[in-house]
Amino acid sequence: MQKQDLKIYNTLSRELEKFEPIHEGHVGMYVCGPTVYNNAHLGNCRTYISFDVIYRYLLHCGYKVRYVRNITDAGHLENDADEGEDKIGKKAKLEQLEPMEIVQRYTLDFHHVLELFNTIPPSIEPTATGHIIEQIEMTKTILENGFAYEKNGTIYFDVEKFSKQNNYTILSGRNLDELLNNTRELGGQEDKNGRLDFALWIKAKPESIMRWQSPWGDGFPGWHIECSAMSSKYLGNEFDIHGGGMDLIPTHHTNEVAQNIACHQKSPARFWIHTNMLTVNGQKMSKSLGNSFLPLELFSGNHKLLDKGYSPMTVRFFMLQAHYRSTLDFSNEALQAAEKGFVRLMNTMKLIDGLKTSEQTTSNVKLLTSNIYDAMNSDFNSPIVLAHLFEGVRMINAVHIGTEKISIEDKNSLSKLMNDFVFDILGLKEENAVNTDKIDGLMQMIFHIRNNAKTNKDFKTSDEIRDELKRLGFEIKDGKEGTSYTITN
RNA sequence: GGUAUCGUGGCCGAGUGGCUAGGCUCAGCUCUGCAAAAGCUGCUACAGCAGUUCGAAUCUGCUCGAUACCUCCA
Repeated sequence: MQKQDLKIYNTLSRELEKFEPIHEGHVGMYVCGPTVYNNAHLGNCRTYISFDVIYRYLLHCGYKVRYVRNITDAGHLENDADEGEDKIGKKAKLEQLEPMEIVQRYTLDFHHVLELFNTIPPSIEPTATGHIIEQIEMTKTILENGFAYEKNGTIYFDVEKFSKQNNYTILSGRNLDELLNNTRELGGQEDKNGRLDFALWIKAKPESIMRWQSPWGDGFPGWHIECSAMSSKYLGNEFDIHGGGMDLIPTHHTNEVAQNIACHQKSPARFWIHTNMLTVNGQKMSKSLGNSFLPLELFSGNHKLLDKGYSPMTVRFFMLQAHYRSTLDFSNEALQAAEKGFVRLMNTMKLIDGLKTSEQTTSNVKLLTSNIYDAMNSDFNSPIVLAHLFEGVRMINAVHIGTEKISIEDKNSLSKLMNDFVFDILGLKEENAVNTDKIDGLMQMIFHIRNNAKTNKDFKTSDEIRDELKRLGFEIKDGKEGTSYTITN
């Protein structure tokens, strides 16, 4: 395995760093999950797909990985003034539902969508409401350590005090003074001592239904404390990887680091990995801009910006064609290109087992293998991995039509390489895999009839069969070795 | 306004100081009854200006443009 060569871009250092786990053979990874007050949109999915590939690769490298991804089901406010309404509570009121009904609905949706994208579920998926005690305990410790203060039943983190002894902006690289002196008007922060202070615990308004008892009265936890509490509970005070979307860096992750240091005197994670945004016409996909896509709209094509639907694996492939730290622009054209590329890759994968082997080999499988591992070890560079996988595609097709040769050893290693990367690591899968022995037998029978027609030069009949099958979703190819078919959408 | 990041061929997207990434599209060819698939060939780009260098898309500076964050967002 190549794990000793893995390099990861660390937001902390802004450089590629050699990855070595704290505990030999084990990796602890925490990824910020969704706030379940709405359907996950495609931009959200990109992040989880990126981390899915990272998770899969770490597993492939032989690490025992504990992958923790939370569900935020309380505490995430409408704005960061710590006076806003809890997102879930608000949605619950709007829809006249219990908060936990909202949580349940969108948690199920989230799981469903990620399953369609063929992501592997995390090892632990803790919820904020399931860890109220831990969050209260952590808040207490931060208070005891002198980095927080109480105002009318709300506990605020004292950023100014913290930053005297620590680098508060270590993740964002921002200039603290500039942040403090930022004159932008922000409402609703009368209770805070400093404009950067944020709430660890928030006093519940009388009408609020999201409330728990605490030493400071009824309230609910702040958004940032949950991740600190849950990551340290399940991964320890210091673990290997912490990830999330780039937009979490300046606030959520910055505050998380501060909380952990204020509580445990330790920065939580060695490596911070951040994924970039999905854009539409160059703009970040977000609900507020009204340019977001729901996965199901994309699959069905039921969206005003789409010509047609695209399958989950097409979308996954499309996303893997960009590096996780680059923005990726979303368009019909790009998706169509991805669809064709994906189908080509899948069709070629089916040829591997049947390749004829020879004494000699003209295929440099060793070079291909090291190229692919090098790309993956270089900060999980999936676009380069794909580029090399297509070199494998070319190789397989060339052997298939006989212009190149392959030895049995090379065939076996090529097969393992392609299967490992395409299916296990990139997490792609064959989508129309409904062809069973029965369908296969049926198709062979039809081919037999059609070949008879062809032999009799009755091309009208043979073309009719081909056209009709195509309409039904079976694409026919007349090769030298006989007729084959693929199932299309 | 402040702070960052980025600007690559028809489209999407990698990238190292010097040796045309890759996918899709397009044109031609091979194969085929015709298709499809596959293979081969062609299309050699790097915002602009200046500098460093034997040599820069890759380093430096400036200009222009875009985006992100500073306010909920993966």
